[in-house]
Amino acid sequence: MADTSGAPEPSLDEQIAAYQREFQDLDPQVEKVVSALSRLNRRMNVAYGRQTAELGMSNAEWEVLKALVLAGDPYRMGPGDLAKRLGLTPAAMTHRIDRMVAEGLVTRERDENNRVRVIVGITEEGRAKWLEAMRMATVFEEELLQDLSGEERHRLGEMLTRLLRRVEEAQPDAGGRLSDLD
Amino acid sequence: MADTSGAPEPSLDEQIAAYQREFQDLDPQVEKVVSALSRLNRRMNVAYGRQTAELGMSNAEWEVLKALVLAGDPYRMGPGDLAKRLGLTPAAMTHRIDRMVAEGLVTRERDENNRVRVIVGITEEGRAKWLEAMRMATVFEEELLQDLSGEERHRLGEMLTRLLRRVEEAQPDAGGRLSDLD
DNA sequence: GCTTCGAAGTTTAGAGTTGAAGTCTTCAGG
DNA sequence: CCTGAAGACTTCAACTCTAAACTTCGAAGC
Repeated sequence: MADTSGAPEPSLDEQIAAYQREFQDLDPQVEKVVSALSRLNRRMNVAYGRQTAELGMSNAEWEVLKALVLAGDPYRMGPGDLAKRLGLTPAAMTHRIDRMVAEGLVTRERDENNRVRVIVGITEEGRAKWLEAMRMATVFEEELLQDLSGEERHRLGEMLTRLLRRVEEAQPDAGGRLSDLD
Repeated sequence: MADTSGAPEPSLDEQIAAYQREFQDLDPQVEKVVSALSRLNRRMNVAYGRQTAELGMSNAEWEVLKALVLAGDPYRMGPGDLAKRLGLTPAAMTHRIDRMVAEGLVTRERDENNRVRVIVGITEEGRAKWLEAMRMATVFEEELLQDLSGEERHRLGEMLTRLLRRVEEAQPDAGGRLSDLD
């Protein structure tokens, strides 16, 4: 447990001032956007982590449930596809599924038609926990954005998707790893 | 045999449609902002990871160097403070410093005045690598924002800091964990 | 001075991940 | 059939992080 007491994180502006002090050719406006994005994301993950912990699971497990639900109708996927979707190795997926089967969140069976394949499905309990996590997440997200008008939300979403498009075409390979399935 | 390889990540809009299909009371505008933020951050970390790898280090090591440089003049900190700043446990910090000392990026010495304390400092090589990483990072960040006008950058930064302020007051405890020092 | 307490780091055990090697199944030739 | 190659997952060893126990030093009290 990281002891967060003391040594307060510098404010965004303090930090940007420090960057400018040590690295002259830095555009403070760019840095402000990038640093705010990074910090915001960190805080969001902390919030999600607390919520999933309340349901007795981890963010990692939540992401598997998300992938299965979002996959749609049969709500089943192979470990390999899940691994690609979450950006981790098949080995990690094997272990993660082991744990989740033990906890009753998902099922694992062999495909009858092709006995090499394995199929992971979501259980009733898994779906219920996903739903509850979604409820908590949307409450948090609405609070997060409460200071922005409808018009502002629209503009913010539009700008972010523009940035996303730009970086996605610069990184065509999905570049998995560091997951954080959204 | 549908070549399922790739299992391409669904586009943002596809994913939001999936969310709406499975969870009716969801505000698509909110979800768009949140998901774009999350994806953007993931892509940024991938980009930084490639750059630091080019310099023969990891993002984790880069973050230690950042903390030391941003700390200012003597460019030294104790492992405990570093750990707080990066949001990890003192134990993890001990190991990380071990590796970085072995790689010649930082130094570790005992404080003369108080022999319980340890002081971590940055080496010439460490500073040089930090500088080179900063150069690469700023090039990437400028490319990322190239589609936004100065006015748009300003508005984006302002909105993000507003969100950040909101979440920071909801999570007064710095909430370390999941570091990603910005 | 001696003892006790608190602070700062390190060590240890356990969870989760990666990359590489291994297993099992399917499919295409020969 | 039998063999070899490819695919899908699992197993194994090494690594990094967390939580908790431990060590050491410094500061008070008595």
